Amino acid sequence: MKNKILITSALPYANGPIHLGHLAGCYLPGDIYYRYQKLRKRDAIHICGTDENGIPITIEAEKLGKSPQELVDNYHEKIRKSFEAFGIVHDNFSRTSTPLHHKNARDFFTRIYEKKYIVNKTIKQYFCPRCNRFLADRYIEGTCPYCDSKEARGDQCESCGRWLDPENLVSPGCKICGGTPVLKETKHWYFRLDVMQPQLEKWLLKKDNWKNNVKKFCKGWFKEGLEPRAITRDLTWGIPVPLKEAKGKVLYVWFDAPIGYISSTMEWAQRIGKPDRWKDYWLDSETRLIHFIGKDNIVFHAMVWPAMLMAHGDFVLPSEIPANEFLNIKGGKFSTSRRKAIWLQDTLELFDPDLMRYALAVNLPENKDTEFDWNDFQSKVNNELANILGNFINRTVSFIKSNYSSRVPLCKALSNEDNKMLHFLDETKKSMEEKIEKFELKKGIKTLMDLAKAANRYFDKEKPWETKRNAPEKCANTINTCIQVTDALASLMEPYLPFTSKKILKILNIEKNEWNRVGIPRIPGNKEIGKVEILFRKVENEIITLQKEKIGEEEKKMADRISIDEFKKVELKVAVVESAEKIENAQKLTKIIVDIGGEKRQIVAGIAENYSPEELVGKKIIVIANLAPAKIRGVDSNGMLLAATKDNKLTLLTIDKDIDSGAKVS
RNA sequence: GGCGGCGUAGCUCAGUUGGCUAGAGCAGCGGAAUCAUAAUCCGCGUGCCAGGGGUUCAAAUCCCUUCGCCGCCA
Repeated sequence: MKNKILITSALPYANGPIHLGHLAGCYLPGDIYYRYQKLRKRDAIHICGTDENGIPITIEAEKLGKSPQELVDNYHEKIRKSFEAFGIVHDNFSRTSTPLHHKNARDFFTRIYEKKYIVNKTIKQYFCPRCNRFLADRYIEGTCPYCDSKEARGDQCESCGRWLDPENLVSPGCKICGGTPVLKETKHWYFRLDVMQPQLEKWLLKKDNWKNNVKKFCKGWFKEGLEPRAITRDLTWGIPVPLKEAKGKVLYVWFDAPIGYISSTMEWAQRIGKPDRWKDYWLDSETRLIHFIGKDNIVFHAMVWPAMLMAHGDFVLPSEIPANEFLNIKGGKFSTSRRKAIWLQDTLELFDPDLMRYALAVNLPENKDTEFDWNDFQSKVNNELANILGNFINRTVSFIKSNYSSRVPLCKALSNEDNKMLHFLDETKKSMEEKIEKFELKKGIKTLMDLAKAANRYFDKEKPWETKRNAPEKCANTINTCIQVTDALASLMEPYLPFTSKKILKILNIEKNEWNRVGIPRIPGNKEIGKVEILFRKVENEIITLQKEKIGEEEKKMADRISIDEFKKVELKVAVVESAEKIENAQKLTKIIVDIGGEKRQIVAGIAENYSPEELVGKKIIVIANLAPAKIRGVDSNGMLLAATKDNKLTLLTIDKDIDSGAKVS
């Protein structure tokens, strides 16, 4: 076993808060693994930070009317805090907007550029003149050339599922502003993945202990043959490409993000006052570099990133990539951008972190996607944590309190049954070690629960409430054994349930044990225990019902909300009414001719019951100038006027101070 | 469209170098017990292992195919 372990968790993207899917995917597994390694006294560090570059950040910021910097500052802080409250321990939690990281990313690029692993190419790409930016394929929308659906994206048609090239779209439009994009030449820099393929393949071949999902995925890529991959973007937000001829270009977010692992480690070293300490990990080929990620990141961590590291040459390569599948929400996927999620910060307001840590840990998507369901959460907390684990500990300490004046009874000689119990405890510890080392974390927590179940069985079988009366020595042995098991449970659960672990130690009135001594009874007879405390309160039905209702509400709000750009599509102008007449045979309709800054328009409006033609002439009103023309009762209408209505009242929108007709309203 | 994955008990999930009557937890039913958070303990499962076909003495597990869901892709 190599000594040094560098653990990373995928850098969370700073365009939204953390949700349960993120936690189950990598942050909780990373934390469990790290806590375990620390308990084993291994030289391990856990490194993370927010990923703050890239196009989606700029778009999300625009939507909210904020600058990208404000957006990432906000989410960086939120994410950091909620991780802390959830008990995710990082040695360093950095961000990819630090000067140190910018420098590292530039240096990394320069190094592999000089080693000729980067080439440039000029391509044609859609550019939106109105937004003044190049559009990624998925931000282009148009009519599908195959099925005529109007909602095809530049990369794929949502309707028929065909993959498209943006150039093939009929009447392409910018998804952000609705403008018409034009094809424009642009130059980009490409990382020669094709050159790296042979050594990458050779390296991956040796990783036969890796998870299947990772290996199979890479195999597929190799089969198709790797191609140079663009690592620059036309964007102002991000890390500028360190080349004179690359003005206005930044590094692709996926290029700089993993370098963030290195930057964050450097930052940690500086923070602890040993600025060279990061080298002990990154520059030592004996270090085990372990990346906890979700399956969406496999291609970058198992192929692009190792290839980058190989090209660079100085750093250690990943030794393990325990990639989880996805945790889905009942009835669909989590989505940060669409705000369909169960947010960590919300659950922290309602529940002790360990409740969620447990519910997620026993249902980690290690082999396949799994589902989170609030009813399931409730039953896991109530039936498993509270009834099995919590109750065993409670019945043990309560027994000591009421029968032995809160002093642990002396154990004289262990019976066969007692020894069996302690032996099972030993087995549990070994088994947990094996499972965690193999990244089978779900099995690890289940093994722990098996110990609690065995302990309950033992308690029932030994009947201390009876032996107390007719065989007091036996009773003392039983309870003494139970308290040793309780103590061991506290230590063994620490990677999974750190908060509860602490609570139990407090009840036992004892310091944390050394992992390698766990299993050896250490609570002395006659020791006074602390105040008895309920470890897990039951989760009530009401609160679960509320949580279930909450899912989807936020999503709906987001869907109904429009962006400023959508509003900008509506062209509102001031118009003056030049003439008006009632339309015959139509009770409500009036035909008016308006002047919009010199342009005459005929508009049909349903205002005849509220305004007479005479009243209307000369009024300055607000009209929608870019509404598609329509025929109403056979009369052409080219625009629409604005009026407020409630019940049967109707009043026209007009202007507060005089302004020329044709003036824009916004 | 190409590549890959998944589909096991009412629910959440284990289970593939092919091999004992296919498992666990929860829910459900019956019982025991009363130290304990009405907690615990014992007993109870005829599931077309998505459908179909094939290889094999033997398939949830390997191969082919259909359907459904998901991920990745200049």
